[in-house]
Amino acid sequence: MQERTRVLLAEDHNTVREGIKMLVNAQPDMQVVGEAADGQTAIAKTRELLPDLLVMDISMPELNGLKATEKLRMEFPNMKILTLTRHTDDGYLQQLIRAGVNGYVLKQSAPTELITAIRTVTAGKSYVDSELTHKVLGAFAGRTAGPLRGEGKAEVSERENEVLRLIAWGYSNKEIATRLELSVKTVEAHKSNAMRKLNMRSRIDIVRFAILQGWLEEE
Amino acid sequence: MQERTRVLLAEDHNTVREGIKMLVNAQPDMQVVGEAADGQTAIAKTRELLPDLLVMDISMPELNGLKATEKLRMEFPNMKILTLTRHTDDGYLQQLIRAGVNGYVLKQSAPTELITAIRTVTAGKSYVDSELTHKVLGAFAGRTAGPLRGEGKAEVSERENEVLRLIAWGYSNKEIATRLELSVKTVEAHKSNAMRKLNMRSRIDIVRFAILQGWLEEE
DNA sequence: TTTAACATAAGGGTTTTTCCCTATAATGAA
DNA sequence: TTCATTATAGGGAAAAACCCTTATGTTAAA
Repeated sequence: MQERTRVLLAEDHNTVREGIKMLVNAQPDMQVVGEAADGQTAIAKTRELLPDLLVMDISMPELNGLKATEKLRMEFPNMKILTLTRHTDDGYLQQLIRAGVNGYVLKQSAPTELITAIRTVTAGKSYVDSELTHKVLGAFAGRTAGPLRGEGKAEVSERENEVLRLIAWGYSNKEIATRLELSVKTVEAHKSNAMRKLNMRSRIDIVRFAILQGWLEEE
Repeated sequence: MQERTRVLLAEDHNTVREGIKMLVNAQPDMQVVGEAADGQTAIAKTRELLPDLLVMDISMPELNGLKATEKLRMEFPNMKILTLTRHTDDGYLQQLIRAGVNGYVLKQSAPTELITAIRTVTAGKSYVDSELTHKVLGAFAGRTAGPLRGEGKAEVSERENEVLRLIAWGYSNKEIATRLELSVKTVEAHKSNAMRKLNMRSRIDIVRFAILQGWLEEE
């Protein structure tokens, strides 16, 4: 008889968490062994419980899912990480894949989607929500020399990050230039370089990215 | 012997909440009788515990402090509400005062500030963090025919709200115009009217306002 | 050491935004 | 009915942002 897959559930929304827990525990081959309501707790519980798989919401207080993933991936290379999100943006997906998640499930998908994802990922494969597979395939088929997909080199520099953050906060290029003591032209350059790297097209993408990063919470 | 002031503490940050709890419980004339980590729970606990005073963080998951205040003010006109925040913006303050809070304390202030605030508010007076009193006085002394301070009539219309929200999300005027099927000129008009009403000067103000409104969380 | 990436900066040209007015039709309150 | 507000939209000028290209000194990697 096989062992049940031990699942740690990190999700800040209590009702959602309860729902997933019941769903998972209703399966014969998996069980929720721990819960966390924020990224920091997720890390602590992972160290304590060493689960087989972590189901994690991307947007959580304390430490968002992306950052938590980055930390955990280093420390626990064998643990599977499945991210839950509401965003269908491919920029997110790319970031998460780079950070080393094993799967990506949309909150708005059917509950069976998550269960399937857990089984797939446990079996050692990657899983992308069926709603998004076409995007992944599109990206694969499309640009053969696109900006991303190089070797994972599409990291934004610190300066670029700083500029993006300020843009998300609504500062104008001029204000950013003053604040960082740069010329407006330089700010523009950082901005467009960062946007190119992250495959962003407009300010909305920057705002969404910022939210994902947890930048727009408190100062 | 007087009764202790019964305090309900709503703050999503666990460490902060613990700190405040210890501080309050260390006072002879007050005690924490309940805690909540989000706005929804704050409302539920208020109904359950009927505290004398609610100390509430403005930015909380589920239901932000401003909205929670609006709900609670209707239901419990006698309960005192003290808001905790990190923002020194006077736009926030105005909104909260309109929503009916009794006091406004900055997180970055000394712990004694909060204790003083609790005592002041319990005594039936209003309290504004000493860091901000000059702003309040300034507003009082200044513009005698300013846009706000009318009779509380500075409400933004729904259309204006819609436009503000989209701006905070990073949409350009043009994109908003397309999306709402308006001319760019109309969008501009709504935007500037709303900004005038809310006393905003730049896009940063819009973003901060949006965060306060809880607009920029998920989708 | 050559190469690559980064931070910095600027020029030129196009598009967008912003600011300040004006204007009209609809609605609702005084 | 008059007055205020709202939603709508245009004109025109100035400012800001955007796009594309080029360039230099620095640092880190091959």
